[in-house]
Amino acid sequence: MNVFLPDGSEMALPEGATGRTLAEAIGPRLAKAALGVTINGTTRDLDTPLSEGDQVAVVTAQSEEGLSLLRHSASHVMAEAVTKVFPGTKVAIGPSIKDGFYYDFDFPEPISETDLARFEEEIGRSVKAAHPFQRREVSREQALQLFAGEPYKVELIRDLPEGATISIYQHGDFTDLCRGPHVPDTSRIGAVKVLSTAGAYWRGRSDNPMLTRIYGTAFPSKKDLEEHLERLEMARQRDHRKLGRELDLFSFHDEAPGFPFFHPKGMVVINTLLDYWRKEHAVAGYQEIKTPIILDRALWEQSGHWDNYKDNMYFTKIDEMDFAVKPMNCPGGILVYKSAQHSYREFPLRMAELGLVHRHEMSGVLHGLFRVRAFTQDDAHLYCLPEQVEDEVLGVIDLVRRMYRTFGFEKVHLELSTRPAKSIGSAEMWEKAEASLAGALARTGLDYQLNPGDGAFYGPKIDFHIEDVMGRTWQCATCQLDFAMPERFSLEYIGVDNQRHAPVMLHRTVLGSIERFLGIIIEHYGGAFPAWLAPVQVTIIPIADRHADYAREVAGVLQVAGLRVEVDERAESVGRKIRDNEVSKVPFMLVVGDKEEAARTAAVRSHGKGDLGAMSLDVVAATLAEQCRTPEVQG
RNA sequence: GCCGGCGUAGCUCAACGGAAGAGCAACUGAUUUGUAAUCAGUAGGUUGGGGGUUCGAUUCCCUUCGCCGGCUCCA
Repeated sequence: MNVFLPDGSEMALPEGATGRTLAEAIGPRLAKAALGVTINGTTRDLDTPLSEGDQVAVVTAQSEEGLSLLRHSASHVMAEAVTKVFPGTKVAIGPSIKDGFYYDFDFPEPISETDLARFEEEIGRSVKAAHPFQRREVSREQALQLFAGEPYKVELIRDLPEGATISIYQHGDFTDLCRGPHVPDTSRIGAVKVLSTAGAYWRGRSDNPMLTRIYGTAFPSKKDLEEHLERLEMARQRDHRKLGRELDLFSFHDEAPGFPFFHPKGMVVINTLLDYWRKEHAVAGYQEIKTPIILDRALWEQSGHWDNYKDNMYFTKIDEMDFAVKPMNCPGGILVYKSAQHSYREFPLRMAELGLVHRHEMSGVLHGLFRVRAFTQDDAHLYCLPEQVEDEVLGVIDLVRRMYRTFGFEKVHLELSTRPAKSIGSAEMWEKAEASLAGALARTGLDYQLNPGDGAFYGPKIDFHIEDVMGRTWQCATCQLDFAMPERFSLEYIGVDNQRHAPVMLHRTVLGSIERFLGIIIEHYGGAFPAWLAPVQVTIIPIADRHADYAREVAGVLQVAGLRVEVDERAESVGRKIRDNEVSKVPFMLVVGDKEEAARTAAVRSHGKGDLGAMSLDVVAATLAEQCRTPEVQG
C-alpha cells in the first residue's frame, strides 16, 4: 500500500503497516523518537494500522502534538502513581495543558505537597517498567461495569453521546477511560516533574464538589525539563510583587487587602506613564474629565449596575441616603454628557477619564497588582453618529497599537465578540454594529479571532490581548459598543434634521487598569524600566567626600535638563555604590572623582552595559536627556 | 467564595513541646575609597490576632485575619 508523507512524497508500505512500520521504514532514529502518528490530520497511537492513500506524519516530541501526547500520557502515569500511593482515590480527568498536564483526584483524605515526591518516585518505577499503553474499545455497558467504582468516570461515560466510540487505555494495571492517543509505552513519557496541588471544581462548576488537582510537567529529556524549571525560576524572579517590594514601588498591607499602596518611586512611574498617556490622548483628540467616586444609588439603578453588578459593588450611606462606590465610570461620564445639549457638529466627542473604580473581588482571586479591588481605568467614552463608528473604532485600534508598541508589546491578539443569546437592541442594530467593528478590523489588515455570542448584553466588542514574559496573556484594551446606556439615560443630540437622536456610544480602555499595567510592565522589563520610566534615571557617585560638592553641581545640571537624579553620598566604597545602583536597576550612573572634577566631566556607566568612559558635562546632560526622553507621540 | 499550603526581625530563612537565632537591610563609629558587597559595633520580635490543651506552646488543637498556588470570576 502507498501512503503520503508531509513533504508530498509517496511511500510504499507492506499491508497491515502501522505508524511504527512507517517510522521504521523512514529511519532508525525516527523510529526511536516516534511517539504517535498523524493520519489524515488526526493524531493516533503509533500502532494504528494505516490505509491505502493515507496522509501520514510521524509524531515526535519535537512538535506541539508530540509534547502534548507525551504529557497526556504522563498524566495517566501520574494517576497510576497516585492511586497506588493512596488506594481508594477516585480519578476524574487528566488532560495535557500548555507547558504540562494535570490530573484531578478525589482523595479519601487530604494530601499534602510532601506527597508529591512519593508520586514522582512511583512514576519513576512505572517509567522503568516500560508498560505498553494498550487501547481497547468497549461498549457503554462494559465501560460502566469497568469503572463502577469511579463515580466521575461513570458520569463522563453517561454523558457520552449515543453511538460514540468508548475507548479505554491500560498500562500496567492502571486503566483509564480515555480518547487517547498515547505514547507507545510508559518509558516514553520523558522527564516528569510533579509540580503543585490545587483545588478545582469538578467540571469547573462552583456548585460541584471540589477535587484536588495535581499539576505536573513532562519533557522529552531531563535537560529540557531542567531548562523549563529554570524558566519558571526566572519568571519567579520577575514577579512584580517581589520586584515591587525590592524596588520600593508599592506595598500591600493587611489593613487593606487588595488595595495597593504606592510609594514615591512607584508614583514616579505611574505619573510618567500618565504623562505619556495624556499626550497620546490629546493628540488623538480626547478631552479629559473626572467624575466622583461615590454616586447615588438611583444612578446605579438607572444604569442597570444595581441589577447586574451589585455583588461586586461597595455601598455607603450619606445623610440617610444610599450611595455606591463606582465600579465603572460610564454613569458618571454620561452625566457630564447630559450636562449640555449636543449637536452632531461636535461629534465625534471623545471624553477620557482616568477613573478610580472599586470592585469587590472575591478574596481568593486577589493577586498583587494584577487583581486588585481598586484600580484606575484609563477609560474613555466616545459619542458619535452611526456612520462615524467605523472610523472611531479604527482610531482606537491605532491608538492601542501605537501605545503598546511604546512598551515593546508588538504582538497583539484581537478578538471580536458578537451578540450573545441574552441581549438588548434590535437585530438590525446588532448587525450594523458588528459590521462596523468587523469593518474597522478589516481595514487594519490584522488577524482576529471571532467569538460568536461572547459580546456584552448591550453591544459587541473588540478585546486586545498582550502576552507577558511568563507567557500569560492579558486583556488590557477593550473597545465596546454600548446600546444600553444611551437608551437608559435617554442620551440625545440634535442632528442635521434639527431632530433629537440617540448617539452611538463607544466605551474603551487602552491600558485597562493602570495598576495592573504597571504590574505587567514590571515583569515585562524585569524591573529594569526603560530610562524614560525609571523612578531614578541617574545616580551620581562621588568617589570621596571631597567630590560631593561637584556631584551636587552635576546633579543640578541634570535636573535642569529634566532628569530624575540622586547623589549617592553614603560613606561606602565606590564598588558598593555601583553594586547597589545596579541592583536597583538605575539606568545611568555618573562616577565623579578628582579627574572628572578637574576636567568638568563625568564618567558614565550604563545599567547592564558598564563603564562608557568620561564625557563633558554638556554632552552628558544632552545625551542622558535624550536617552530619558518620553517617547515621541505622533499625530 | 471554594480546595490545599504558609504566616518567626524591614527582607530571606533557622529553631518545631523545655531560656527565640543567622545573613542581608537599618542605625552608630571608623575608613575616603576609581566601576557589582570596607571593617567594627548597636538596635530590632507578646513568633499575624484571639481562644484552648499542657508544669511549660513559635512548636499541638480550634477559630479569625492575611498571604501563596489553583478553581470560579474578571480590568
